[in-house]
Amino acid sequence: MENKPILGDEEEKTIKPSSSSEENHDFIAINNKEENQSHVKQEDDNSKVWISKKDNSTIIKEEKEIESAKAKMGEVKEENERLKLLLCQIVKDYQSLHTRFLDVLKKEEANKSTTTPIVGSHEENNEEHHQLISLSLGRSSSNDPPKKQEKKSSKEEDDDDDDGKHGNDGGGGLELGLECKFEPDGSIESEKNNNPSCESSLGKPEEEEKEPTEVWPPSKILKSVKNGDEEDVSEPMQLKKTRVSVRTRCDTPTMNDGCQWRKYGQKIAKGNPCPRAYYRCTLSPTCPVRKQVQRCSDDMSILITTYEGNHNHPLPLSATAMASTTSAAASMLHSQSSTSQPALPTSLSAPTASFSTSTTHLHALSFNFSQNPIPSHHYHFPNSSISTLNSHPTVTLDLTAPPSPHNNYPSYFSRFSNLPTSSSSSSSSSSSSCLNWKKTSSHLTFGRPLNNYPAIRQSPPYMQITNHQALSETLTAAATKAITSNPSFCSALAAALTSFVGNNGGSGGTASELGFASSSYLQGRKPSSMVNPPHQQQKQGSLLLFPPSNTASDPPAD
DNA sequence: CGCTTTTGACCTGCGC
DNA sequence: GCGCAGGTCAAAAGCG
Repeated sequence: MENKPILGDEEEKTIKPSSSSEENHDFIAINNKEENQSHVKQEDDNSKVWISKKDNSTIIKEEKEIESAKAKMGEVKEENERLKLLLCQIVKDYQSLHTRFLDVLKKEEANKSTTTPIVGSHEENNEEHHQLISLSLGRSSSNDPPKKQEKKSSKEEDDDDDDGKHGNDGGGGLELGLECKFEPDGSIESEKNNNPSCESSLGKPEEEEKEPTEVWPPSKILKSVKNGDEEDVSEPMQLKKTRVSVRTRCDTPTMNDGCQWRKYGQKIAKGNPCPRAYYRCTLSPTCPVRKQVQRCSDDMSILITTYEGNHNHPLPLSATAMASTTSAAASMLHSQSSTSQPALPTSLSAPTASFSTSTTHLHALSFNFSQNPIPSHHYHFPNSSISTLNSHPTVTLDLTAPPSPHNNYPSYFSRFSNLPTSSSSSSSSSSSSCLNWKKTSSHLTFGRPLNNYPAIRQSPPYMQITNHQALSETLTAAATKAITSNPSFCSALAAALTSFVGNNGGSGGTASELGFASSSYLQGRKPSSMVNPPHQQQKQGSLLLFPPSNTASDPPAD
């Protein structure tokens, strides 16, 4: 079904008549068989004699068969129509993306002429990065809707002094919005930032530059985050430190998500005999990102990693996927509170969410990126759930589930299926068990194929697939092999998916566009912890994504 | 020696 | 106000 060729008008026209004539001929042959088995291989003149001997019953049979054939032809025709429609939609979408891409290039050129790049190497590569999604992993943009009232407002006022000290961090430092934007669109979000190179390489580096003396953002920073500043902290969801919980099957104590973490605490959470470990990101001394790692009490093989905050520094390429995953997921919560407001026309930083309930259990996590004039793109993540009942709105990405038995779609993403979990925020068993990519004119869906339309598979960005409609079977096999052989690859793949999402459809997207050239972006202090110590690497599971150029060609299973 | 991990104490938020 | 639980701090220990 998926591999059915999409026929164009001309092809259809040329094929139909021939096929119909062939079928009629076949019917005669069939009748010949029924009439006289010994004359199957007779010449035409002989067959005329057979036809003349036909009785009424055979004629009726023949007519019925013709009718059935016509019906089949009609079905095929309908299928062709649908395929054509799908193709048209894809082409249409491609054209719109291409148009936007050209606009982005123009803007990029304009920005280059007006700004002085600092990180030259990266800026030089920008031309190749058609749509570089900058993960502004720091705070919300000034485009955020006006700040909303919050329960902690009184507390925030008490911390006004801290705002002065940590004003930068207070600017929504822990806001988890996916501030993906087209880098060349500096006018969108980087107007305040005169350093487009930094803007592109990391979320909001100016924040670091503003407060270079600040070391760890202790609780004060969190307070200041809650305080928020007049621009950024505008939503209670953000103020409450949006979290993204990723459930993966991992036998190792922690999964290697590419970042460097330092453990700063451990607690035995109630109801779970497994201790909960608290980690901080050590890639930057000011990075507010923290994560909690805990084993699922029901299934010790499931590792629940909860991310909180956004990186305010460049990320290694291997870490961008997970970072974008969490950001993208959190952006849903971000957008949840702003569903009543239209997406900002000039920015992708405020994707609109497809849910509005306080607690949402989803078969899939949906991301809807809207930007004029491009039709909105709706991203659909299976096995995700959202919970905002507790103080921390949490998006749970469940990457642990086995394939569903009733899944009729062979997919190399079957490992993304759902699984009943003990987590209150996790959805129960879901029919969503297959992760296919489907792209229509207005939707790019991560989930089961809808209807009977063939799912247009798209590759993760690091696979460097540049054609929306084509997916190399080789890569398919490689992905299948990777997933089946390496459970951790599920996480990586999910992360890459989100990177793909962050790339806004990923047309022509490559990992290099999604991530950062790790070494060239690492600035300032580089502690020895930049690289995982050997013992830690041994303990950690492999969640590293494949660098685009060097290792992307190597199947992860290898 | 520098960094990470461990771990008990402390802080904070929340519900009653 | 109190208790509980989650989260964080920081000194000590461990490790390369």
